[in-house]
Amino acid sequence: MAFPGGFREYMAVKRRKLEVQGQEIAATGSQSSVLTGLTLYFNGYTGSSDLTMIQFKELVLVHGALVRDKLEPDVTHIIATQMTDSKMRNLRKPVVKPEWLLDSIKRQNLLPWLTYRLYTDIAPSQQTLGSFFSGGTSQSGDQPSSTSTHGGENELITSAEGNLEKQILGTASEKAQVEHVQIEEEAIADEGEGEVESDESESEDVRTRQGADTESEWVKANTCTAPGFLQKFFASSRLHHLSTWKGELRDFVYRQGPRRRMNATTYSKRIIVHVDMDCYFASVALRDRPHLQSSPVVVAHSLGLAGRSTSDVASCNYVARSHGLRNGMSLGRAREICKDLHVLPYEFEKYEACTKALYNVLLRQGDEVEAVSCDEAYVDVTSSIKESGQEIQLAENLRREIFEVTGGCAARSAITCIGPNKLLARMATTRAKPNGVFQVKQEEALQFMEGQLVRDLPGVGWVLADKAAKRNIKTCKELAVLSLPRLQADFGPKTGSMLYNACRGIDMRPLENTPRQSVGAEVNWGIRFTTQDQVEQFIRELSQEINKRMKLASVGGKLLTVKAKKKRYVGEPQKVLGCGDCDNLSKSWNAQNGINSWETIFRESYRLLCELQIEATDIRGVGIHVSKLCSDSLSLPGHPVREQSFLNFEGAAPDAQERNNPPPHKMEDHRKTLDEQKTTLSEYGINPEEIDLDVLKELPEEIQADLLPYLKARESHHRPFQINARAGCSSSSSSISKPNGGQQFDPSYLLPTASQVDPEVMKALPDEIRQDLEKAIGMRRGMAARSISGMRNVPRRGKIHGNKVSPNKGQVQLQSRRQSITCKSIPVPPPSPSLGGQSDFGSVRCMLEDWVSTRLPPTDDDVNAFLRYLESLIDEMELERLETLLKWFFCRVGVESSVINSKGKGNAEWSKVAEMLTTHVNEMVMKKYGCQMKGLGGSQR
DNA sequence: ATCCTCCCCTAC
DNA sequence: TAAGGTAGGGGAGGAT
Ligand SMILES: Nc1ccn([C@H]2C[C@H](O)[C@@H](COP(=O)(O)OP(=O)(O)OP(=O)(O)O)O2)c(=O)n1
Ligand SMILES: [Mg+2]
Ligand SMILES: [Mg+2]
Repeated sequence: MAFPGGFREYMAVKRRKLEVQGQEIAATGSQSSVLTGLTLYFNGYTGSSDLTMIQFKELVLVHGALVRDKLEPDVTHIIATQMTDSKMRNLRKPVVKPEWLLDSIKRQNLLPWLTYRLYTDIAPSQQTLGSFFSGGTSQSGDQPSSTSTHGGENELITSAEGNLEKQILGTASEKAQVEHVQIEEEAIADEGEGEVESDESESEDVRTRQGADTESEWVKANTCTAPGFLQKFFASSRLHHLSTWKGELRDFVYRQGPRRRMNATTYSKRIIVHVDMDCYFASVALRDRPHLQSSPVVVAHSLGLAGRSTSDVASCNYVARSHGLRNGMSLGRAREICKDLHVLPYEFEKYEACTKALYNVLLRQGDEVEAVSCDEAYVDVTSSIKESGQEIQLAENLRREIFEVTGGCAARSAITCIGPNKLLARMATTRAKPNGVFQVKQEEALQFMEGQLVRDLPGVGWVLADKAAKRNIKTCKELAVLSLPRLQADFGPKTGSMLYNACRGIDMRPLENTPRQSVGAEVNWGIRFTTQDQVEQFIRELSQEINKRMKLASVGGKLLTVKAKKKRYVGEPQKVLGCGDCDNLSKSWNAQNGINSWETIFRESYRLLCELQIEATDIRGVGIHVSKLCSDSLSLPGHPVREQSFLNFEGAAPDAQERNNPPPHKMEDHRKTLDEQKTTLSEYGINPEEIDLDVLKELPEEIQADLLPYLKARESHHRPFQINARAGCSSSSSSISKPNGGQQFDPSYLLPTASQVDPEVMKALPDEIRQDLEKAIGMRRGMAARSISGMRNVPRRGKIHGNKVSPNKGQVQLQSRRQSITCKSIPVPPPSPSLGGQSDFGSVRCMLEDWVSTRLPPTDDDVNAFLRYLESLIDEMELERLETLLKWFFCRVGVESSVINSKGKGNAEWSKVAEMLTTHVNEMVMKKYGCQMKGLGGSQR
């Protein structure tokens, strides 16, 4: 088989498309979702005078059901008015009268199909719902499958009818949606029975799959060496989707610019709303499967019925959470905890549509928006609140509007929290869930924070929480006892400052709205190489992927970084095809001339990876990142970095134009990195640290627009939660110049000087905090920072508390991180450009000098090598060297020609070479840069 | 001091 | 069986 599983994949995609179409039809016209989750096949239904077959199909479609033209594996029910016994037995699906659907639609309530069975006398002893439910097959007369570990579910037969109905339909819809798993189960059931004849529904899917159903075959088809792996992986990866969406949202919000011209607002007057959808993926799933609302539900790949599944739970609803389930948990564990769990498939298109709707509301309502994720954002609503007391009302309106635009159900889960800063709004979220609003006012902040766990602070994960716990600190109250210098000594200046402020409810960070600074792609699943060639090929594909993403974002870059994971265990990790416990290595390369082709990315990435010296068989993850970004040279000069989002939002903000057409004096910057662009401020004779806002206001509009990004960058850079100078921007002393009269800001002490603090803010702070602050400000210079830990993180010792990558029990610790000297090494390709293994330009010239000096006719191989070298010079934009070399070559050949001329031979050969080189170089330069080399055309012909 | 490289951590 | 991606803040230690 040329492409194992290829047909299956093709069919799955095709079916999914059909399904989407069906749902779109259902979404138009008068409709309901009462039949959602059903996938129907009409067979033996003859229609009637008042309702033709076609009309009937349309009817059920607009009420949420899916209709198949063939008895495909995902069909949940067959609709028929007549059918022979034997046929019905072979169909192996519930056969139900059309009245079931009509009545259900009429009552707007999905009735139990059991009472509408076509014949009630068929194999009555086996016609049990229990077997239907737990057997992993849709056949009515089935025995519970041996794969079912949940025999207890048969008890459902005795449940109340309504509940039972929900369970059944839930199961049906699981099967309907997770196509390949559905097929898998049918295959298992077939083996167990060894009986039933195939009809058309036993499609090629099953046969194809069965043919490839050895364990190694599956693994082979799903590791990185399989054709199409990257595409398939990214298309299926929830985390990839999450990251991609976030990037697009950020970019979109950035392009919108501030929604409203704000009156300068002071910190203490801000009203920040944090909006976060309740169990997002699960909510969207439940919106279209209302009958499952009160059942425990998770979204995951795979049904996890076979064994202890290592598939991740992306999102679980609150019913499931009450059983102890959590996002990110393995499905196997989830199923152990919660026996009657409903597993629903990912529906990325739906999440995307929902997100779009959500953000349209937020962007319309907010003064400013910071995109956090596809289901979450900070919204500054300060200007919407005219007087205090309106906050809750505003939040409820926001919630209602989100509810409406997201199609009802997903929005039922909007959580809105109000606080004077991001931290408090974010912390309040937990109190607002599920489905509510919660407000924390400034004066309540300290008390509110006191009761919080350090672990629950945003920015505190397992590692930090553990570090704090080692000092016997678990709550914010306990954390607040430690002095700022103490925290900074223990956790570093920024982190210490963040902790100091966060546990007091202080967070001065503005809403972030900046363009991206790096582009990357990585894969840490399914990575199993056997040969170095496979590694090379994979890097080639990943490089093309990076190139694609850079083009999409219209950026170039100058720093290339390769990341790799090297396994630290023997055998296989717990997570199927996962990376397991690894050493993480990285190496980067500075491209002076920018990175401008996927070949460059590939060549250098591969070289870097080789330099990391990991055996192909030990690699468990690979990533490529490009940073030090600059605007794409292909895009308009001065064009801001932007992405071609495929999220289409409503009309652009009024000032979007302004951002996309920067004033002409910035045009020449387009090749500079974002960082370097800072230096261009000197064009205005302004030190970026010393922009006075009052002065700024007086500047011409376009210059203001230009300065804005620098201000933003300055505001948000390196200021974790701490009070910063921005607080004073609207007050009379509105200069944001550096403290200490232009002296260097001491980065070890992130507390502001007294003069930096907005007096208004100081006043607004609770007494304790204010005193604490004043004290800290007063003594900031005298503090000697002594570290408790005092040492650098020892690389990879002991367990890291990530949820993701956990070490395997009983795995043997291998050798240390970097390759030991004695080990056999991975061959490292020479850096490009190189000739005969030499990459140093001087060496290359010497070599060429020798070559030309031989006076022998040049061999094809040598000429080709030389040409390839010139080509790589072009690729790397080493145009000066290219010119130097060519000029030298012509000069040299000319000399040799005259010398050799007298001997008769050689001249023609070298001249031909020179001519050929000229042609090719010109061609390549033209192709890459769209113009000819200066002074090259003239030297020939 | 500040920059650079190679990490680690966090969040969704 | 299953899809553990990514951007960005930040720290340690060496080079400058
Ligand atoms: N480990 C995780 C965490 C989240 N997500 C996805 C699924 C979530 O639905 C979505 C949003 O993440 P949230 O942290 O907001 O979680 P939920 O929205 O699911 O739940 P909550 O109600 O706590 O916000 O991101 C994921 O795939 N894996
Ligand atoms: Mg959420
Ligand atoms: Mg969220």
